[in-house]
This record gives sequence, structure tokens and C-alpha cells, in this order.
Amino acid sequence: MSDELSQVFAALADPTRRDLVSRLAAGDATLGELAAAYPMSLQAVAKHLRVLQDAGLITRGRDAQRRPAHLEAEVLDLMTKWLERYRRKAEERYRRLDGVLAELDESGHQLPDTTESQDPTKGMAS
Amino acid sequence: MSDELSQVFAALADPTRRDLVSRLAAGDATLGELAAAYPMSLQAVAKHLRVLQDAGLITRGRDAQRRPAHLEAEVLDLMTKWLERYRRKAEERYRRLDGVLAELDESGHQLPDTTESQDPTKGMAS
DNA sequence: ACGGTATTCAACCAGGTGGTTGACTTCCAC
DNA sequence: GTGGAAGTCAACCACCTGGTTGAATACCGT
Repeated sequence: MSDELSQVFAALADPTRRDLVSRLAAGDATLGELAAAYPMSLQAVAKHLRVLQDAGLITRGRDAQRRPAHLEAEVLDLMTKWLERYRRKAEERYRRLDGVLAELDESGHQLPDTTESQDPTKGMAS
Repeated sequence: MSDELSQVFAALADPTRRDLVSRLAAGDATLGELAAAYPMSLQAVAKHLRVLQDAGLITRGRDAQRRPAHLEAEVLDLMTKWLERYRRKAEERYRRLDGVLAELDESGHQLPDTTESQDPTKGMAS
């Protein structure tokens, strides 16, 4: 699954992890502080932080034996951009009812189009 | 994992599924048309469509034995809103260096704050 | 009515995920 | 230097996921 976007989406596909992000948006916090808020072991929360870190959503500092977690906003940008691209396309298609004409035209040629004959699992939907 | 946002994020945490979304953003398509583009069985693509459908990202029509898939933009809104909320908070914290003052102040009270004493796994990060 | 096309259903499998517990390492404070 | 606090490492478990194949269903065109 290794690619960047997949990792970020996967990281946020968990309520606990989204809640961690929401807390960190308010300010940095240590594992202990965070873990206290959840009905699970501290190690489990540590694993969640690890996932967020691998996805580039947080970084962890060092203050003696504390390792405060810090939210990084940049990666959220990445996702937002991806979403916006397709959200807008879909909305346009929805608004413009005359789009049906284009679609009727499109049903003429079986194989969708040109310029995309290589394996789509590589370099998909950038 | 059942909650709505988790399902949507999880659905997009797969390159094949993101690619499907990107294709559907350009126009509705049937399973057969879509499956032709991927190096996997048609049934596998059908499963992916199922996941997208369960997440509310697509709906499927009926045209005789065809079941054209149609992208729904609304759910993308949901995600965008969630992302924007925290992206903005994080960016603000980043821009305003004077934020350190607030954080120093914050380190005064151990338990973060009021109004959230119940189990955080329920109703997390709305 | 038949054959082909479009899709779904079901069983199975390898590998990943979210959680547990127990032991270990680090570092401060006294 | 010892004790306790903060964090990490490792093994283990139940369940979910992404893929496979094979068979079944539904519908159109001739």
C-alpha cells in the first residue's frame, strides 16, 4: 500500500487516530498525556502515533524522556488537493445538465480513449 | 470501524479505488468498462466498487444488465470539511509564533480541559 | 428458446491491522 | 546509584482486506 496518499488516508481511517489529530491540532502533547484519554493500553496509543508518524502527519520531538508529538499540516494539504480536484469535477458534471450530451457522445467508442495504455496501478490518480 | 468518516477514508486508502474515483469523475461507467483498465480480475474490481458504494462515494444505476457506477460528490465534502478544520488550526498554530505563550499557559493544567469527560471513542472529532 | 454478455455470490488464502500483555531501555530526581 | 516515570520492543491473537477461482444469476438479441 506504500504510496504516500494511501498511507495518509489509511492513517485517518480510524476514529482514534482522527481524535489524536484533533487533539494535536490544539497543541503538542506527550504519549502519556494522550494515552490517558483513551480506553486502551498506552502501547496501543503508541502504535497509533507510529502510524500517524509514518504517514507524515506528526513528528515527535525530544524533551528528556518525553517525546512530544507535533501535528504537521502539510500532508493534510496533499489530501485536500486530491479531494478538491475530483470534488470539483464531480460537482461540475452534476450542475451542468447538458453534460448528458457529452456522455451520449462518449458511448460511441468502446475503449474509453487514448493516452492511458500502461498499467494503471502505477502512477494512478497522482 | 463502521462510522461514516472512517469508511470514506478507508475507501480512499487504496490506489485502485482512488483511480476508480478519478475515472468516474470524468463520467459514469460500467463494471466491465472499468475492470478492463486494471490488471486484476473483474470480481476484484467489483469488490472495490462495493467498498466505494458502502462508503457512499458512488451509487449504481440500472440499464438492463448494466449497473453503471456514478460518483457522488457530497461525501467528498464531508472529508474536505474535516480536513479543513484541522488543517487551518495547525497552520494557525504554525504561523503565530506567539502561540508558544498559549502553550506555556496550557502546561499549567494537567487534564486538558472541560466538556469532554466521556469516552472519546464515542463521538470523536465529529 | 439459446447463447452470450454483464454482474453477482461464495469459498478460500496470504498478509495486514488493532488490540493485548510482559519485559526492556532511558532518563530524571532525590 | 536507585526508584520510578516515560517510552519502546516483541510476541501473540482475532479479525479485516485485497486478491484469487468457480459457479450462479439476469438480461438482451437473434
